[in-house]
Amino acid sequence: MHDGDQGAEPVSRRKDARRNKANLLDAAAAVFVVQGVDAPVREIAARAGVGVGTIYRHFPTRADLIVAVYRHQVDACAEAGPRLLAEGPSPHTALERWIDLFVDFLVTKHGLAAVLQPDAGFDTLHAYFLDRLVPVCGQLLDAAAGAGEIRADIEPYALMRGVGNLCIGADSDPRYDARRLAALLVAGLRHAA
Amino acid sequence: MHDGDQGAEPVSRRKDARRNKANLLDAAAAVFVVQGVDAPVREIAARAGVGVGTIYRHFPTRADLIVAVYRHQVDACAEAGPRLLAEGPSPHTALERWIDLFVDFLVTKHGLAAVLQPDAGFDTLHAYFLDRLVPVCGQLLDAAAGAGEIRADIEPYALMRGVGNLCIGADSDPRYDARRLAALLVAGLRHAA
Amino acid sequence: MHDGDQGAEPVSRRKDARRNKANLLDAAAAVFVVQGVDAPVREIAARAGVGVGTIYRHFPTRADLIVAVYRHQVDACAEAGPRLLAEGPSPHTALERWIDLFVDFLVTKHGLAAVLQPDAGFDTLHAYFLDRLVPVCGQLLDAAAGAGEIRADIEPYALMRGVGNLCIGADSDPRYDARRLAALLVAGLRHAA
Amino acid sequence: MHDGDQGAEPVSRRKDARRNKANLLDAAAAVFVVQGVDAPVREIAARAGVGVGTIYRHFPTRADLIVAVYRHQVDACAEAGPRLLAEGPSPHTALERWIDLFVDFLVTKHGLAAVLQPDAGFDTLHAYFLDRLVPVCGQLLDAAAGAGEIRADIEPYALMRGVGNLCIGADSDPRYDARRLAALLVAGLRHAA
DNA sequence: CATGAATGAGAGTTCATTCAT
DNA sequence: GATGAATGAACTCTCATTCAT
Repeated sequence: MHDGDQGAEPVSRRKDARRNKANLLDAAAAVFVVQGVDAPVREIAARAGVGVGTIYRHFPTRADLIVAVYRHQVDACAEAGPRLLAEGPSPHTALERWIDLFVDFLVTKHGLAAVLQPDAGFDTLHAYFLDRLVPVCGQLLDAAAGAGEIRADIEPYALMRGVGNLCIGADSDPRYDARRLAALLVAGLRHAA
Repeated sequence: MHDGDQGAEPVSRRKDARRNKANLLDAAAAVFVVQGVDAPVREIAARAGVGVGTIYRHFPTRADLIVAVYRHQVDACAEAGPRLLAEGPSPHTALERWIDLFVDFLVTKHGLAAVLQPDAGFDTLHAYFLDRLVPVCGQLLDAAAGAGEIRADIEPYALMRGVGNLCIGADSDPRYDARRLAALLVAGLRHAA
Repeated sequence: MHDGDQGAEPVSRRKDARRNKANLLDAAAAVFVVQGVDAPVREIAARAGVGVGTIYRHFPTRADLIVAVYRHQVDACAEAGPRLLAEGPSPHTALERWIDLFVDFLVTKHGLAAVLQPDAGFDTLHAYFLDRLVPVCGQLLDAAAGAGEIRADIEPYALMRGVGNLCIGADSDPRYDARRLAALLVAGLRHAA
Repeated sequence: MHDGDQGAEPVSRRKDARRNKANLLDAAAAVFVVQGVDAPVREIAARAGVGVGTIYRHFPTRADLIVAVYRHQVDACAEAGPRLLAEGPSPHTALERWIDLFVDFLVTKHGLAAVLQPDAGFDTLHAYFLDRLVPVCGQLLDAAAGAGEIRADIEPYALMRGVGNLCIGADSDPRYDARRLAALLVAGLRHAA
């Protein structure tokens, strides 16, 4: 879960460095849960028992850190798309389930949804989400549209952002159930009877 | 708390005080349009030609100010509910139109949607929206449900927040159409075919 | 000595504010003497017994602060030019004496000379010096050239910068006498025998 | 102090070590040209393809590094003194030419002049310049004074520092010609007519 | 010997909020 | 009542220097 290195990046030769990176990711994850992804850099550094410089070395941008922390989960979500499609019973069902997964991910990460906005200063993060998930979402939408289950005029990007938005502030408010609303949104894609 | 200029507040007997308040509201509205509702207090004070202290006197909380600025529009939105219900061909249509109104309101006010969250430190604002709009929304939902057009298991509060969330960041991103997504959400309320 | 307000700026109505600005200038002057004009903002604030914000309010830029602190002395130097010209036995003598004045000013202000450079991030300061002193220097040079005492091909700006440079680090080194060197520079302007 | 690679230092017996050092000097020279002699250590290390630790090993102090980089040129300058004196036509002409050489050296090395100050934290550098050049300058001054061309009361150290100062910030400002001013300074040494 | 990860002091800057006048 | 000066916590980011590997 915690290497966080993208692609073929040379893994550090130093044991402590590697441990540190893992440390960092753990600490950041922990702090993010409590304080949200806007938590002060120092907080995370303190929690990880490292200096702030170390964080900046590994993750020049806050977005880089967030991406690293949640990367595996985003990837898992991306990979789930084709699988759900294969499992059936229908593309629309697959879409429903996949959106559920996405919502779960966002809601359990305190404040993550809020920084998914473009121009919120988290470009790397935004880009990563888009790169990974929009194609998958598009695939699911195409399949469902191709099967005649849903209307064909919705862009995956728009849907992702809509669902993302629905997840903002979804923790900590028992009267608000983001998963439910996301499901309604997906239901709304069906052709009118 | 802090009276918030809500309900039957004794209007100031002094002319200049009233003028000042109006000034303030105009200025705030103008600044909100450009900078969003998070604009620095000083900006608004400067625009109104008053000191920051004056703002704090009239509106102890930023939420109080926002409420005051948009009160008329919220009220108009609230009042539109029954009227649309009376007019429309059907309750569901009325609901669609009303949601449209609400979305328009939120989207045209830069950043307003984002501060509708509970626990965002804008409690007065949140409370006001709830007080005014949730009952109206509930009325529309009940009517539509009573007419057998939609499912009966959605709470007005949840729907309002969902729509509100969908409007976050809706300006400034041409690929994202909040009104469209809100419409899908409402469509999703219909009974499955 | 210490109002530091340029032109017809409305002097603060509040007593404490005025006192504060004076305070600030005194404190800054004191700190500048010890630490040089690059002293940390916090240092100055502490010395003045105010918060850092107060400094930023009054002097958005460090250069603004420096200008304010030394303004009277620059002005005095500027005003001395014509007077010396009127007094002196000859324009060249006036020039010598004036340069002396300038050198004294720079040398007694720890580190001031160094930030006179263009592109050192002290544009306001640089501009102020130029605006005030270059014309005066030009007047003296012209007079001396007109009297046939010196060569006519030296720009006042170049001379000012040269003298300014000569003053860098002139305090704290007993083996280096900036005044002397500046005098040599001026002597070098004379026509070769 | 720290040996600084000065004088008769035992040249490393190991080929790779020597190559490394040469590497370092090349890299530092290249970086100095672009970023000036205050360039971040990391920059130089990266350019040389070594770790920062290696730099610190070879050159404990930044001044040590600068000295090493420019040593040959300083030496060349030192050696030029006697030669120019021998070439004639007069000691004062030799002095002029030699100062020209020195100015050229300083000006073409971005930011070098500024760190020549004593107490700028570049003691090694300052010492090296003094050791090498002050005697040469003294020789030229003595010769010119002996020939009755110039006044006899100027210390070589003072002259060197003056010229050095004149060179500060001389690149990047077309209105300022350090060589010219240095020439004026030297001209000023002549006996008054 | 070389490496480069880690450190952490330190500087700048912003703005909500208070309170003397 | 109105004003706006003052406050200072809070945050980001940089880089010289050390030292484990």
